[in-house]
Parts: sequence; C-alpha cells; structure tokens
Amino acid sequence: MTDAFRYLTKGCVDVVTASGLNTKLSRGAPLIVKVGFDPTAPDIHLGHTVLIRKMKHFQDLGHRVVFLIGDFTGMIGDPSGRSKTRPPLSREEVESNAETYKRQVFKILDPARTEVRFNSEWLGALGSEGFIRLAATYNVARMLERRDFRQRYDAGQAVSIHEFLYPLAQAYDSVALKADVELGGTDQLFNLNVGRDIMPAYDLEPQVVMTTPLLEGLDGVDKMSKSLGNYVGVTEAPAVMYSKLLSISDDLMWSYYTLLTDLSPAEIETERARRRPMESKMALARRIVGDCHGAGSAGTAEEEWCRIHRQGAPPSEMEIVELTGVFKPHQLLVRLGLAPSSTEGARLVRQGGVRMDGVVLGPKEEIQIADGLVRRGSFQRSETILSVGTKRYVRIQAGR
RNA sequence: GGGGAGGUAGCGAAGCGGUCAAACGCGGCAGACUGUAAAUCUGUUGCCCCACGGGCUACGAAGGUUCGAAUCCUUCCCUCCCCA
Repeated sequence: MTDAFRYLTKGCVDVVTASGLNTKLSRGAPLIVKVGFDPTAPDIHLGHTVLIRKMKHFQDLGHRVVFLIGDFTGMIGDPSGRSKTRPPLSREEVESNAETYKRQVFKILDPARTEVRFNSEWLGALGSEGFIRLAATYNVARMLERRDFRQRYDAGQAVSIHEFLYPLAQAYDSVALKADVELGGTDQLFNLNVGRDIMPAYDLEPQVVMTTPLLEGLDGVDKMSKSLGNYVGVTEAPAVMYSKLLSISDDLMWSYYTLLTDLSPAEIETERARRRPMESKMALARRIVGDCHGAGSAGTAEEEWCRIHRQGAPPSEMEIVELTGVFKPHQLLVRLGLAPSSTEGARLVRQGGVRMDGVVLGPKEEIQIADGLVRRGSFQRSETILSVGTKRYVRIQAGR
C-alpha cells in the first residue's frame, strides 16, 4: 500500500475497487476524477466539504478534477422515493448557481486545477437514439438492486421509468468524461457503480468508485445538516466558525481531523498522541477556519475566542441597540430580542442567567434609559452590555 | 371496498369526569463544574401582566351533556395498520 493510496482513501467508506485504484495510480499518469453536483443553489457547510476535500486530495497529487454540474440530470431529479421531476432551471439560474458553487468550493479546491463542466453539454446532444443505446447497456434486475427502487417495487408503489434514466445519465457522464475515478457520498454508491458497470460497453476501463461518509454534526449525534442546526457553514464568520468548532466533543474531534483536514492518517495519530486534547482542538479549529478564511483570520478568531472565554471579556462585535425607556429586566430581554416571550425572559432572570456588564440582574430591578444614560440603581453610564447565558450579548446605547 | 387503531405541549408518550397548564423520557434554556467541550448534578420548559401573586388560552375541529370535560355523547377532518 503506497502513501498516495493511503492518503486518497483516508476517511472513505467504499473503494471499488482498491486494486483498481492501485493499478490506475501505478501508471503514473494524472487521473480524471469526476464529481457531480446538483445544479440547485448550494449553501455549503462542512459536511459537504468532506467530498470537496477528497477532490483536493487528488489535486494535491497532481490529478485532474472535474467539478460536474448536473444541469441536465437535474431535470430528471434523483429518485428518492417521493421527489418529483424538477422543472428545468433556466440557463441564467444554472450559471448563477454555478458561480455560487465556485465562490464556496474554491476556498478548498485549487481553481487552476479544477475543470467545471455541465452535463447538458453531452447529454443534450445524445438524442433519443443515444439514450436508447445507453439504456440497452443496463437491465431492470440490476436497477432493482438499488434499495429504494427495490423497496418501492416490493411495496407495490410506483417506480417511474424515467427514474431509471437518472443513474444511467449520470453513468454516461463518466463515459463522456472518460473518468478514472468518481467520488460521491455514500448515498451515491449505487449511481456511481452504474457508471462503473456501463463503461466497458463504451470500450472504457471501469472507473474506480469512492464514497465519503456523512459528517456528524456538532452535536455528535445526527449528520450535519442546516435544518438540524448542528452545522458550520463555509461562509460563516471566522469567529463563529471557530467557537462552534471548539464546542465539539473530543471524540468527534478526531473524526473531524480525518474528514476535514489534509493530514495523513499517520500525522493525525501523532497529533493525538503528542498533545493535550484542548490544544489539538484549537489546532483543528485553526486549520478549518484557515481553509475557509485564511490563516490570518483564523488567528484573529482564536484570539477573540481566548479573550472571551479565558478572560471573560465580551465579544468584540455584538449587536448594538439604541433605546430609551424604563424596563424591568424581563421586558428589556424581550425588547432586545434576547427572549422570545416575557415569560421566558422572566424565567431567565429568575435563574440568574441575565447580566448587565457582568453583574447578575435581579427580577425586581429597574433599568432606566433616558437622556443618554443607562441607570441601574446607583450606577449609570452611557452604554452597557446585556448578556444572557454565555453566548448571547447585546450592547445597549442610551438614546435621548 | 371490508375490518381495526389513533390524533395530548418542540418530539415521544401517560392520563380517560374534578386535586390537569396536564406524569415521565428526549430535546431546549439557565445555573454549578469545566477545556464556553463532553459527561454529571440542579433548576426550568403555554402566553400575558404592576410577576414568590393575578389573569388568559390550551389536549385534531365544531357542537352538546354536566356545577365541572383532555377525559362522556354527536358530527366533521386527518393519520396509521391489517384484509380484499
């Protein structure tokens, strides 16, 4: 097993086949590595970067990466049971989504070594004759090996013919690109293998199929997903990313090391053995933030984090609200959006979670804000910082 | 088409005439501890208010019976399962 092999397969779930990959690598020529993406507007989080980073690993070793946007297959819609055929996106939408992709993806990928292609280029030209020929390379029994097809078929639910076209079209992409390797998420294994299966019918060597796992979310329980709120978006502010990453569990950290860095398995082992967990976690956060925003921003984010959490200082940037009036603490919370309801606000106060300039606020206190001053008992100043718990801060500026 | 089960707070799930703003678990939030971690412990978790007190809505929907209903009756809506 070569170092290259180990590096490229790090973190992968499936490698079909390992020997195929070795053979291709051993020839020394740059491989064509294909990865397909939906044309829908992407909002990329770290979970998506696992795959993108794997593409980078190939680039690191000098291979050619094709970032394929499935504008044609998008019209079919990957069958997921209930998903319907999508209305085709306009040329403008596809272009603009592609730009959004590039903006985010090139934080990790090297633009100079990434080819962006659209599969309408060849699938549109294939014609009905070409499609029939393509369909002839596969058969129903094999199609039904795909789990969701099988399940629906067995359950007597509808499986539309056009749904079979999706994996076939995707497979043809590999033919058109003469792909040596196709990468995808584990849920893509079937589709990727169809490409592998049909390539010999077009006198091509079967591509190697490699899949990357779903990244666990910050909670360490579910997969990372925006709707579950356990995600880190690649365009989030450095300080936000940094603090989110530092809040993961130690176990999760090592999985992130494997999937979200370019370190080799050996280097990760060294890291684990040599340093204390907290140091490793900070190094991890620095790396990931650095990948998305540059090393300088990562350093600043770390300093900020230390200031806040080591020295107890408030964050350097927080929402500023100007207001006037007389408030009970819970009313202030609602007014500032720190509590969704006054009952909730009162509860936070009662539990001692509300502080003004670091001093816990009692339920009976009264805050008067007028004439450019915030008054609380005998204290007064022109602005104060109100905090709820350890994460939410608002700076109050006294109005007149 | 035939038969059965069920819809309760963010989710799961008790309750089946009063003591129910509704047990319990999860999740969430706050506090303690700490490496703002995890784990653990404690508290809390409908809404409004002059807030250790008062008030208003709530148990799929609408009606009804009762001094009193999440609990009983009627109609309607929806979900799930089995058989054909």
